[in-house]
Amino acid sequence: MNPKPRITVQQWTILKTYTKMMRAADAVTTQMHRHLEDTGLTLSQFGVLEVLYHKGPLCQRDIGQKILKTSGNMTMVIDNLEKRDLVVREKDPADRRRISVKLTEKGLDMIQTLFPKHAAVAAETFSVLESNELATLGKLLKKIGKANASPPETDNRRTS
Amino acid sequence: MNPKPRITVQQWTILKTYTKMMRAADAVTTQMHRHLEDTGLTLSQFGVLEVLYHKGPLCQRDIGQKILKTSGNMTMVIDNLEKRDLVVREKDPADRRRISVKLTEKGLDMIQTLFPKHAAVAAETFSVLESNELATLGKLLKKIGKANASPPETDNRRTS
DNA sequence: ATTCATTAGTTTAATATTAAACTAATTCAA
DNA sequence: TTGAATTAGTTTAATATTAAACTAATGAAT
Repeated sequence: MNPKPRITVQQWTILKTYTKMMRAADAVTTQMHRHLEDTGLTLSQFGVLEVLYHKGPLCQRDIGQKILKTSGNMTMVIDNLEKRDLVVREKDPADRRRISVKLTEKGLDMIQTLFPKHAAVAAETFSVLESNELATLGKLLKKIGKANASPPETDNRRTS
Repeated sequence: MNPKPRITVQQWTILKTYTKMMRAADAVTTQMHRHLEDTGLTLSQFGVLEVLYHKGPLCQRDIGQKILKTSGNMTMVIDNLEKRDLVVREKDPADRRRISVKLTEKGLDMIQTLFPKHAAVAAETFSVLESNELATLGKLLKKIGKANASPPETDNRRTS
């Protein structure tokens, strides 16, 4: 069955594009996760290790913003990483609301081993694209992502 | 901090593109889900209604393939839709392993109301792109998605 | 016909995810 | 200072999600 009444051809095209985006994201995510299977890390857990590796110690809020997860979720993901001794939490003495999370030696070892593999898998995943196509895709994804990014600080002031 | 040793510039570019894809998918998904909030439907639930609306009755396996979810998950999502009388399950007499799922009148009403809204929201979400950009994005997403699609039938034969 | 593999769906157990309510620390304004 | 608002993180409750084990029906090869 094809275009239904009530929506325009343009809207229909956009819905198809949306579907393509979801399928591409799903397929790519599956590929990228595959090499993590024998490590017992979830993608979220890997994402935390990766961001700490590249950015150094961060508080949970900042990590959550990077890997696109809620604060409640961060508590659990970091709990699980801490159980495996891959990260440690340290109270930030300058602001005691904050908890700085950093890689342990074990965590650093692990991400150092895993990251080059991850990069290689990513390269394979995108290898179907020519380098100019890759650049174009990146540009368009950034444009659409930026246009729809949730505002960094929601305005929580009361209206009354 | 920027490119780490051990990976190539090309790999780094690809990892950045991967990140852009995840951020775009996340931002777009959030936008697209917003108009569903007051319906109490999850995106998965909406996806089921949408595919049944466009394709007619389908068995759970086929629905799961469309909305990219596992069979176990389909059981729960369709359970929840059935509780709200939006779909019904009917045993397929021709193949009694299969369960055909179809929209109830209530479900049809709902998706007919929601779908044009959904299409309008999608159009807004992508409105930052010119129509040629949209076409290019669609083409590239399809290419990368197709190259990494999980094979329709995994070979499950024993190796012994 | 019998057996073996496959397929559709369910169940189970573990984890992830979110929204919302909550605690504690900080900031800011008067 | 005091107190209101904000911020970081946790907890709770509900649901989603997955992988894996399972049940039942079908198909296919002898």
